Amino acid sequence: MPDLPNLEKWDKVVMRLAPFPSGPLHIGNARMVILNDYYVKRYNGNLILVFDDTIGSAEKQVEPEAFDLIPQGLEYLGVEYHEVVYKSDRMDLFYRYAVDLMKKGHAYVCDCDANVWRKEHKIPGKACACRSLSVDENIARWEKMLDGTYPERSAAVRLKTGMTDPDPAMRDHVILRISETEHPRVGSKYRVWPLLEYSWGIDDHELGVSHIIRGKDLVKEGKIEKFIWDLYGWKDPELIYYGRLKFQDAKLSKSKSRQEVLSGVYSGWDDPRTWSLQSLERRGIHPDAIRKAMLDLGLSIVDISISMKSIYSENRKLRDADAPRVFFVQDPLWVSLLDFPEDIEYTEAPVHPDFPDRGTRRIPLGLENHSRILGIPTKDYDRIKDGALFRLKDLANFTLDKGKDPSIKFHSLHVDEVRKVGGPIIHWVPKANSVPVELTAIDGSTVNGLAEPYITNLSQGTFLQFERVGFARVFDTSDIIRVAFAHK
RNA sequence: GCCCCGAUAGUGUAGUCCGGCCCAGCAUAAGGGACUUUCGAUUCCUUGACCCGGGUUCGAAUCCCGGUCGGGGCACCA
Repeated sequence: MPDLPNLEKWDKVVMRLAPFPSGPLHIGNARMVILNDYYVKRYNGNLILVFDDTIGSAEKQVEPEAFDLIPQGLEYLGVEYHEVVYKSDRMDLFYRYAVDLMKKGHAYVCDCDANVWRKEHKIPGKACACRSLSVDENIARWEKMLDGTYPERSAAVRLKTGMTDPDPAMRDHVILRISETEHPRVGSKYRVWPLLEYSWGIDDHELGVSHIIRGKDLVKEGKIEKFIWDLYGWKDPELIYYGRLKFQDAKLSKSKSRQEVLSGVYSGWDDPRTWSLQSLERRGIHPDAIRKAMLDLGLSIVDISISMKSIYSENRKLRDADAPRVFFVQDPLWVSLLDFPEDIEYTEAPVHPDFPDRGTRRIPLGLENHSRILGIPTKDYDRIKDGALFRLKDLANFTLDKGKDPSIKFHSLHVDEVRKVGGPIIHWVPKANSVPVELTAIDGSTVNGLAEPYITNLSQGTFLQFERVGFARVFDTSDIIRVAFAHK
């Protein structure tokens, strides 16, 4: 990663995380979070968590749970912040500066209709009458905004960024407006709320922020902030933008997630479909896998589209060595074991093939009505030809009989026999003693299956590998064992 | 319509500021081999890129101009 610009200008690197609390942080927010945390740690700086909980809009609403869900996600990612600030606690500050700006003639209260203003003033670049109001008239109007004389949308404070700016986006932007929506933290204490670019123009200075790393969707906001800093002659923080990050294999929608969680369609904020940090934690994604993948993207301002595979690949590197192996059969097809030596009542399979010292898992063959019945994956049953030789991994070699009562006939013990003919080696579970397991897939669906008895030795939180199926994490053992699929 | 930004293999990224060490490095993906009682890990090999056109220069991925394509902004959202 490159150095941060103009370090010599600042005594200390101070950065901030500014999530809008509408839900938990998800994988799409991870970049912003990790980039900021990375640089703060690199320069031994300060990181401020600022809940950007201004009133929002009908589409963007503050979700009270987010005040807990966000720190939870940060803790998981190993992000260290040194201070927590709520925008909604700083309204007096924003009001004070608003009045100051009006007194200095830099802002005015505009009572034009928003649509009219856009068509007749912004687009042609012509000032409205409100722009030339006296200071006293502006203050009088401001009081009317505060005391409720003006209904919602009938007046707003505009900053005089200039009506002739070639960029229409920069023409006298609104910086404060009226909203009577009740706020989850401060209720109806305030009816005038600042907009992002204004509140940050003030706060990045007030909080002593030295470097701002944010998505490039905020460059216009950055320009307005800079306008404010220049107005006051403040030292301007360094603005760094990165491009939009899309995941080819994950559809991210906070508003949809919120809706589905609240209505109960999703199992909760940790449902895999939310792609929340919580959901990734539940699946056993190591935070450093996310961190590594995000840092690998660098700071480019170009929009990029990556695959979750890069995170999964990092996760495998981080966790494969610790993941015990377990047999799990999702859709067992039961077969009788024929001609198998009766004195062999169980088999031993390595807990981890690369680390023999970790011992073995004992898989009893068990008896069901005096016979031995084993479950194999239906997919493998379909694939293996009638009469073909194959191997049950860590047990023995068999030939398959696809009669009306399917059975497998013992052939030989040693793996070489099946190797010679290139027969498949598949996993299996005994009918007796196996344990029901509910597996949550990435698409949120749950599938039921059976795992070998060894799984009961694994505590909640264990990251394991279902052989030939994929990696998963045990997230609940309270009733039935429940496991969340991580990746192949 | 107006404004801003960007363009290196399938996907990302390094290099671009201060032109030669880049016939372009790395990761991931894909394909193949070895190893392994997993479709995991490990290991070896292969595939594959400087948007286009001009210019400057002994020399350009790097500098300049034009074009093309892509993204974003123009909200009383964040």
